[in-house]
Amino acid sequence: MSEHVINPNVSVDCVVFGFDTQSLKVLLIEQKPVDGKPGHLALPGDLVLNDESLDDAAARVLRELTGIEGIFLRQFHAFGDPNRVKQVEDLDWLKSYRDNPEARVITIGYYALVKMDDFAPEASSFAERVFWKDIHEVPSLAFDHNSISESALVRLREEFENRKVGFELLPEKFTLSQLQSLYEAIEDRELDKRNFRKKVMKEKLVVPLDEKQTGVVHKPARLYELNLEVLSQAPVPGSFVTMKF
Amino acid sequence: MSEHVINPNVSVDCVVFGFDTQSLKVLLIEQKPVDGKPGHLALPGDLVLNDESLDDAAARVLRELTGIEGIFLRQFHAFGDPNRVKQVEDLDWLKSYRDNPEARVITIGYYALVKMDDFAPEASSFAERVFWKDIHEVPSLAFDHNSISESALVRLREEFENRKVGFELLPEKFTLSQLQSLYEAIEDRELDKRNFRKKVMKEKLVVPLDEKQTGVVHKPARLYELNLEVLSQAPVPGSFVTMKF
DNA sequence: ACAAAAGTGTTAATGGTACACCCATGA
DNA sequence: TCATGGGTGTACCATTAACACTTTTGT
Repeated sequence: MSEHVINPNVSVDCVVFGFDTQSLKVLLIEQKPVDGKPGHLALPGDLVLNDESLDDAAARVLRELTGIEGIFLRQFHAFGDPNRVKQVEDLDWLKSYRDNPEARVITIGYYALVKMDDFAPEASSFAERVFWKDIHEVPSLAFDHNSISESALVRLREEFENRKVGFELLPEKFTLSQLQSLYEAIEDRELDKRNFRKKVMKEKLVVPLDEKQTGVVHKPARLYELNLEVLSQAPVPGSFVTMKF
Repeated sequence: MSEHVINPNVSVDCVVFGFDTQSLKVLLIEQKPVDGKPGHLALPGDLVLNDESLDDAAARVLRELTGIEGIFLRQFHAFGDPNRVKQVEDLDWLKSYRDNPEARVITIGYYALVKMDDFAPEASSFAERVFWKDIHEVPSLAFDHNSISESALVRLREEFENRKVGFELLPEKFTLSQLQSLYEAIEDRELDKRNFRKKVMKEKLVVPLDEKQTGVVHKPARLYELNLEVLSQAPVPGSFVTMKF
């Protein structure tokens, strides 16, 4: 029955989104040069080892290539086109870095959200360079990594709407404007300030603190912290699921 | 770098939900007996061949085991625990049917929704028997297939709420009560008849026909058909996303 | 005094929920 | 005539969306 099965390899690719209080960026690597030719840009990703789970593989690969660790990676889709690693532009790199450069590779996509300030990615392993790129300016990437990152963004937005992800991006104490910027960056639309605040308050999503911004050149904003009780609840119809602001 | 990679195999598993105008059922197989011992119950699934996409593999495997074809299978999650096929109860079967029974297998889960009446599943290949089982009464299954099917059901409900799936289940012409039963079966809750009808009409989700049921022992219901234009639109905030009936 | 962002309420329209009775048919 | 599911409307409440001016601080 399985005479055609020649053990496809499995990899993981990580789409790490970073938030810098204004916009969303995605973490890319530049592959090490091969035979003097500069490497391509790509998502951090590599093969899964035999004794590790997919989740563990994603965490390890991200750490090995970029130094980033301790973040929550969420699996979102498997990409298995038989030709996804068969493009000629990618062959040189595969020949240098893979035992079976011709082998089919099925990849499992993971995405994550982080505060950019909390991480100073450092390239290692086969990454020559690691850098953040605005999601509106993602260049051409190796393999099928452009479709993987687009697909991750779609999924991120869906899960953000259901409050399954996103609040990692806030500092411990934040202003309501910062919270609004988070929504606006991820959902890529503008929201009404008054309606936004009203809804956040009614939801009891945040707790006001007796503390204000300092050192700003305008009226200092009150600081808030997340109300973890409300956040940990599954989204309820009529609460954040329908939150349109 | 990859000395620990020994080519994990990749499979697909299909969670096919069937709707019989009342309840949701899931399609299971009984594996062929091995050494006279009866096979286990399982989801239809098998290894991916080297030259086929994951989607193609899911369609092929389902056809080979159950005869069902031409349905829309939707990928929902990859399951990659290194020990997911290492339970002793599953070993005999693996030894008989796999070239590398000890090999790690990563599986990609697919789910589908069908009208049960449209299909008469027939067991073949290593399936001894194929049958439908109510989702509230799923027995103990081989490997990690119980968690795969639970996970599929969660995902089915999410995607149904976003109108991404589900309308395949209706006959071409249907009554509003049938539509309501579909919602009630998938969402596993009761809906108010008047509110349901009001909302369906406002959404223009269905088009009334000049035709009625015949041969029923009560007032015959008007028949409707789907309004494909509305359905093909992405769900819009304020339309079906918030549809709670 | 100016620039810059913070903060604050009302109104109108829409949508959600709860609820009970008559109708048409076949047996 | 009975049993069965089909079919209909209203009232109350919650949510959404649109919209503009005053406040506080640092320079």
